Amino acid sequence: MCGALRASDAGKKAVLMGWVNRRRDLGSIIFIDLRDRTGVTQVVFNRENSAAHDKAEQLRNEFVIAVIGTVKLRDKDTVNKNIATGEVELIVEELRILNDSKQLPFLPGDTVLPNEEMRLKYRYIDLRRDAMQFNIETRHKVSKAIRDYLSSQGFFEIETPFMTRSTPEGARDYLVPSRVQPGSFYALPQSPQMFKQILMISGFDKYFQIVRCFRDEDFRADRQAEFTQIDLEMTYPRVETVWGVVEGFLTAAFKAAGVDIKTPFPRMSYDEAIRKYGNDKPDMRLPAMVDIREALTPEELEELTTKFRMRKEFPVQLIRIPHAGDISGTERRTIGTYGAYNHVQGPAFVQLMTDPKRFAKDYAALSEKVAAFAKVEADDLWLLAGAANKPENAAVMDQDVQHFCEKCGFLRLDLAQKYASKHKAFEKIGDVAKDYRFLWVSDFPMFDWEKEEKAWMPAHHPFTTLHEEDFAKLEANIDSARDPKSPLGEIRALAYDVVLNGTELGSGSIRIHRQDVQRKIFQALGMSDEEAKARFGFFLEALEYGTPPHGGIALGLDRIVMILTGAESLREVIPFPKTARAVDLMVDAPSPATEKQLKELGLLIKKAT
RNA sequence: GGGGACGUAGUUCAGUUGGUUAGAACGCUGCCCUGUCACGGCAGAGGCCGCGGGUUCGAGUCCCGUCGUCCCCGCCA
Repeated sequence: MCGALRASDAGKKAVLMGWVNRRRDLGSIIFIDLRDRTGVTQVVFNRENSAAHDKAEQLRNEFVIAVIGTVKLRDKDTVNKNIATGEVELIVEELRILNDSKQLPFLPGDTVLPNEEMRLKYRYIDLRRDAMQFNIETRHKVSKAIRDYLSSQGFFEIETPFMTRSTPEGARDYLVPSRVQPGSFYALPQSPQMFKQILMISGFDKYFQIVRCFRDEDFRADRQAEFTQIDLEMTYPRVETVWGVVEGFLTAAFKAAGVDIKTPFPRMSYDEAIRKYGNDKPDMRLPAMVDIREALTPEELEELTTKFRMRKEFPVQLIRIPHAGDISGTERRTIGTYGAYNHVQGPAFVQLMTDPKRFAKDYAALSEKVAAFAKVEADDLWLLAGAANKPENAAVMDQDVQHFCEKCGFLRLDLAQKYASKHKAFEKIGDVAKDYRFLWVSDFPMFDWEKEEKAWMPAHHPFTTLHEEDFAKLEANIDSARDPKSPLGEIRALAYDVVLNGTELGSGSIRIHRQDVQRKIFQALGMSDEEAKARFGFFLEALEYGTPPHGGIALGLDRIVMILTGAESLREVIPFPKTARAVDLMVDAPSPATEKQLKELGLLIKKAT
């Protein structure tokens, strides 16, 4: 292989096959960098071998060739330290051109990348690039390590159907029309949720699957129409049992990629995550926000909130960007301008104090106290965010503390992005403990209030169980599905997320295994028996036949590999990804169906007007 | 559904307050070159300035629309 030859191979005969990565034609001597998956070797055509040399003059970029020759140790001054095979070269005796190539839209060996549209259209060329080969290799190693680990722990990998029916995941389904039953559709699974629970009922007490899932929503850098999950489920687990399994296979997966992570991961409640980070998937590489109210006397708080027109019954969050250094006055004034950043949009119900220098001048004692309380360091950039005190604006006054914290959390992230080159928290430094900040977030709310539906909906999915001590609260408020003020919002689920560097890697829960509890949840959701039966009848029936307690989790394989390879988007770690509009630019999918296909399926296309 | 960025040789980009023949680098073609490794030198080919409309004496540049790509909000456990 092109990456295999070493100094110890000198003198041996060798056959290499690969692509012409680059040619350097010096007249009587021609150098070709020959490339395959394993690397690059320099092959040499001398004039002495005129047959091979003459043929080599025809070689162009990305021709596929075979060369037979002798491995030669390079002279000391011609060694190339940049490549693994740099100590040797192959002196060619015979050249065979296995295939030519017309001019390519871009070259795998190019130093500048073409834009993504081009890369996706000619994905087969893009995938030849070193970086993509590395990403796909890492992906293979990671999934193999996970398979091996889970198998060693007694898990069976079991396949579940792709052509199935809608599951209660909340996202839009991709539908597949049935030919034999016109008018009926299969749904592609958003996750194998109900099947894996059925497998628990079926006695396969430890299941996993590395499985494709499909969601028809809008896409982002970290969201694709089809993506791969490491899905698992087990019987009789406590929350910690599931966490242990996940920590185990992640350790194996990261080790396969050369990273030794430490377990157990830190833990945090959903409540704390929102309060301190304004986010349910906190990026622990950045400092938490600090509510500075408790550092102040009531008089000081009054003074501060009056001065900056903040509401004192809301947190006053100190947001700190480490080592941002001095920034200009203009920058300080525009720092909280809405729309200036990616995340923060909408009405300004966050009131900012963005000029700590001036604050220190006007209120020296107060400023010092606040900075000390939040452990601000000398070259940190910091600002205070409070809830805007504008009684004339009802929309602003209507917001709750959680919403306020989330806005602050967005601001925290936007600022961190803006000053990334200064604090360098997003750059990998080779210190595993700082490069990979894992976190378990638990005790998610059981129900979310959905404004559009004007009802409480499951925050996770309706098969998630709740904290035992919150059971009374559920029973007391079981008929308040349409009351936005209902204490249903306070009920905590036995649900958890695993988070890495601000990315949600996976989400899971302990499930409901008793039919009576399940019925109560549906009742609390305002769902009638008939409706529940129509949607999940088969599943509810299965629950009645001796269902063991069970729970599990699913993690995004693509996201894991993305973070491990340092990729900026999922598209870098998925061989054939789709664009933000869910188009595959290489095969040009989706595409219209033919009249014949539509007729067979009993479908009529309503023309867009 | 909404906000933002972008679209100019094969590719990556530059193109000034609207002004003559739209440039560079890499790639491509030909020639020269025996130690290069992002080889070098000389010569050359290559453009519906995304598409459609408008303003103007004149549009790559200004305006409107449209298509496409990317990032974000909403949405998505």
